[in-house]
Amino acid sequence: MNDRPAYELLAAELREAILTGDLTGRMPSVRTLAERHAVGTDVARRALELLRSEGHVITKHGSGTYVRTFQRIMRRSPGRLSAGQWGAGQMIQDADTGPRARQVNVVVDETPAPDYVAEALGVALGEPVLYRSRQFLVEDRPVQLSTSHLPLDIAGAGSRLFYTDVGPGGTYARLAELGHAPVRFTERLTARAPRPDEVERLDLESSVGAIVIEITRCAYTAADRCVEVNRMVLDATAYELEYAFTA
Amino acid sequence: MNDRPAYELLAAELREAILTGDLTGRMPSVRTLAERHAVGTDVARRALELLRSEGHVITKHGSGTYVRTFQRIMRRSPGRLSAGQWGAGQMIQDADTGPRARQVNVVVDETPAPDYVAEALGVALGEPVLYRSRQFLVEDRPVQLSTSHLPLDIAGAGSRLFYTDVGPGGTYARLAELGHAPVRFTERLTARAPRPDEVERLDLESSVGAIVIEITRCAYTAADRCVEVNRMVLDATAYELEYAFTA
DNA sequence: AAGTGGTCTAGACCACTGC
DNA sequence: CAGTGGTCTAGACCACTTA
Repeated sequence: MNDRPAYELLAAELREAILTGDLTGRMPSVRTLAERHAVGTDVARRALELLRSEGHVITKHGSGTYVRTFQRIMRRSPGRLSAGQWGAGQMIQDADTGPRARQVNVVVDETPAPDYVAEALGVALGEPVLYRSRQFLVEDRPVQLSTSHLPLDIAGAGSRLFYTDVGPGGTYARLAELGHAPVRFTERLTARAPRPDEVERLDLESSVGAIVIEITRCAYTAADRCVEVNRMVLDATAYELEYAFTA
Repeated sequence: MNDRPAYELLAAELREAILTGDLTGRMPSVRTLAERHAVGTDVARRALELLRSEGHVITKHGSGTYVRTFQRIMRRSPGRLSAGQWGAGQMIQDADTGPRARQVNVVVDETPAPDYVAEALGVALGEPVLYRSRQFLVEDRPVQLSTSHLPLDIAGAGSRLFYTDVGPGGTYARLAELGHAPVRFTERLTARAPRPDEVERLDLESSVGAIVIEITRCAYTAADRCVEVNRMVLDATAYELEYAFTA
């Protein structure tokens, strides 16, 4: 009753070898696997592709496919967003990723609000809002894209929130100083295939078989106003998310 | 500079047509698309596969590929697990999915604790524990697998928790009656490609391009004991998850 | 029976890496 | 320059649905 496709069987065999530790470092090449298992090269490639979307291997174009030394980033909520974190002047991202992390390609600008931002912030579609975009690297690998929007009546042109470096404690510490401290958050998330621009910016080697987690977070003040909406796109193989809450 | 692969370009074109509403109902067949866009059938198929993993279309083997009308299920936390929910005798799943949902293939048994269960419940690896497994259908489509483990000293053989139908309010209402009401929860989640058995049980039509969200939830009592660990596997295209919390 | 999506081949070509 | 992964073809065959 082995009617499962050949690439799945091959993937299962390789997965087993990886999990038992028999396979480490560089995997056999696509062509080697194809010959050894008497299948076409595409079948061998699909088997590796499957293992990649499971997070077991990573591929480097032109170099090879490597067993992943599996250390997912644990992203904890609400711990990472507790007032103690940003109140103490920590970068919020520190709680996610530790000191291995870096922020790059920070872009700050004014843009017309896209639909989901307009809805969340309660402004008109296309009304100008503050736009902050950045990438997070861990061990020089891009693992997260973050695009944040804030209303201009709070984060005006003179504000520190317009600086590339927003200062100690991050965005939320600045919002608190301006009298708009966030007190509660909602995060909505989906998992999906990446779009082409995300493939490039997350260095994902093709969209087929890749998976991202999209998180849209809204930060609300005590007056129940949404003062920031942040959309994050995470390389799903790099993360594990934890949420803690009470009944 | 259109050096992006052909299947991505084709997918982009189709995606656009879907989002503007120009394409509804059944998509052109793989062979039609291949001929019309002067590409091989496999390229056309991969384009559709990409749209599928983005959640834009669903494929029915032998029938066709269809633009998805499926409203994503909003899974809210902690709202869905508040004491008000199960205390009032609601099924917990109701908060997720509404009355469209059904539970099928309920299996209750005693099994040796697997590694993650043993760790969470604080029992020895392989020690017998209560095992409850089920599938959730929404509009006759399987969207979630759920496998729950409980310690036998709480959920013993005589307990209502051993029944297939656990009664009004579900597992947590029974635990409360036994003096082990859960007061807090943690959920850990990852997104990944499905394993072969999950492909079959979630009716996913092949593992390539499919995405599942795996959630492992632990329920803790006031005495800080973990009394249930529940591992859920969700069809990622069917769900949107929301978590709300305070700073 | 005709049409559909899924698998698979045997090879070609390209882009990239690393010696 | 040899080896690698990624794309692509032109078709074959299979499993499945629909009528």
